[in-house]
Amino acid sequence: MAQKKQPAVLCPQCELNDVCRQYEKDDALRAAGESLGDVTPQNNVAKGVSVCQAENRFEYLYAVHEGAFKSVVTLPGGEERVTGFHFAGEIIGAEGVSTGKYGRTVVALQDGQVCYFPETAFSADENDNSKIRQGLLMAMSHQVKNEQWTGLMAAHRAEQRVALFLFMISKRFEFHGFSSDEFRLPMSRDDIASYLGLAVETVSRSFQKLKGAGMIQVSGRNVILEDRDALQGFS
Amino acid sequence: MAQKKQPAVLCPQCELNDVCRQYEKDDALRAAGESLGDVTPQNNVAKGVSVCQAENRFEYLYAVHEGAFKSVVTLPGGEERVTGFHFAGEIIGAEGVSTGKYGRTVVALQDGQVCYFPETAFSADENDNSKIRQGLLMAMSHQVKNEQWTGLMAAHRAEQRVALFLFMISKRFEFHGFSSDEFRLPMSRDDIASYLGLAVETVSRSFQKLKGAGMIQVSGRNVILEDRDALQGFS
DNA sequence: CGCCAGTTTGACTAGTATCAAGGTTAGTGG
DNA sequence: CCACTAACCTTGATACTAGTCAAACTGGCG
Repeated sequence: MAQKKQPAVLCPQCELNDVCRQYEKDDALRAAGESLGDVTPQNNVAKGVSVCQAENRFEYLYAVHEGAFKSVVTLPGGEERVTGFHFAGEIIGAEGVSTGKYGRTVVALQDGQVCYFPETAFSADENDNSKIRQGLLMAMSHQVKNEQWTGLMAAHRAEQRVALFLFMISKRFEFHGFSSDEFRLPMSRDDIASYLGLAVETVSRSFQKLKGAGMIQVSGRNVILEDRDALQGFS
Repeated sequence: MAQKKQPAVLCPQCELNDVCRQYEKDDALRAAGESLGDVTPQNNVAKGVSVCQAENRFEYLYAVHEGAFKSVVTLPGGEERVTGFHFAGEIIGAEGVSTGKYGRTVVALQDGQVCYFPETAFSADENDNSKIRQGLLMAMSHQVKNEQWTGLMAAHRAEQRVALFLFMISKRFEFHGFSSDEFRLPMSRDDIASYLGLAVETVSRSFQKLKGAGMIQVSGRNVILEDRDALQGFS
């Protein structure tokens, strides 16, 4: 797997860090052989492998420690569509908290690591998990905000959607402390097309147009944003 | 205001009911003159009035007790777009929990009532609010699920978007115990068009086509779903 | 070096926005 | 209660955007 990875979130930056006993463990508690109980070991996930499957019983909420993931739903007609991406520091499976089952299948776009929180850690009859819930609330609120972008896609033209997409990616990378104006996209043009509700060809053409307009540089999956604010203003 | 209202959620059905002291108050505590402390009075909101404004400091999270609301964002270009709808039993302002400010302006589509939860009720340094957080987690997880529909809109044709929209509305009404196959839409065609990213004319034509196909009956804002599953399968 | 998945480019067609006008409904005031 | 007005909704004709089909190209990997 020679593909370059997305960088990992440092645990201190993770919204869930004070919930995550992995973090404590690494620091001080490792020697004590403390029972990890119900929280957050880290797990490797190889490229193409799924973290959770739509319709399966909700057992764990996940947080991305390293790598990038896509959520996929299968429409009634059998067609698959990408509904979102999850980067380091973000959560996976949020919809399961209320429904009791996963609503989307989440697949690794590259080798990565996830931390996980068993459903029992925030079930109704627990008392001593105030901190966990606080962290989850924050992360979930963030997801609500991220998904808000997605909803706006329908209202834009192809070129604008791609611009908005790049802007969103950039903002999220920036939030988690990664480079915001020069990065390698972890997903294929097909994934982007599916996510934006466009044909692959249209995505490709849009990239070229933005390039021609001097807003970005593109070479395959490598992207440099020449003028991020122009991208936004354009949308 | 002669317009017929959307029905109200009964408090026992509300996801936030065990968080809501209003409910207790109505039941047993009213006589005791119990301090309501930091939670959930109900407030009337007249048609066209906003509950919260984008960019303002996040002070309260709201729950819809009665009525229907729309969220609106103003794009960089100055254009306004509808990003979502909120019905009885659903929450308003979720994105503020993490960002500290509202991300959208939320406006009443008709006279209604909201319950509200001050920011302090679930801030990090409180201990005794486990139940509140539990209720909020549930409600927020629901919102994540609802917004997932929105993201799928971009991937569909006009007619399919409208079908999916009606299906989504129906599902949400059903979840909160209202009639799921016959209802009056609280929002205008303009709102629907903005939300779906279509021209008003296209929305109108789509309604007529679905009608012609025998999937629905429409008369202005009154809708009867003849075959809800067909609507979904169609999408 | 050559294969293969992923990406780009081109030509043509289908679907949707736009422009324009007519019709309907809800809310207002007499 | 009815007439009036403004907002809302529907319908029609045309222009343009994006989807589809087809094919060539590129880069990573055996």
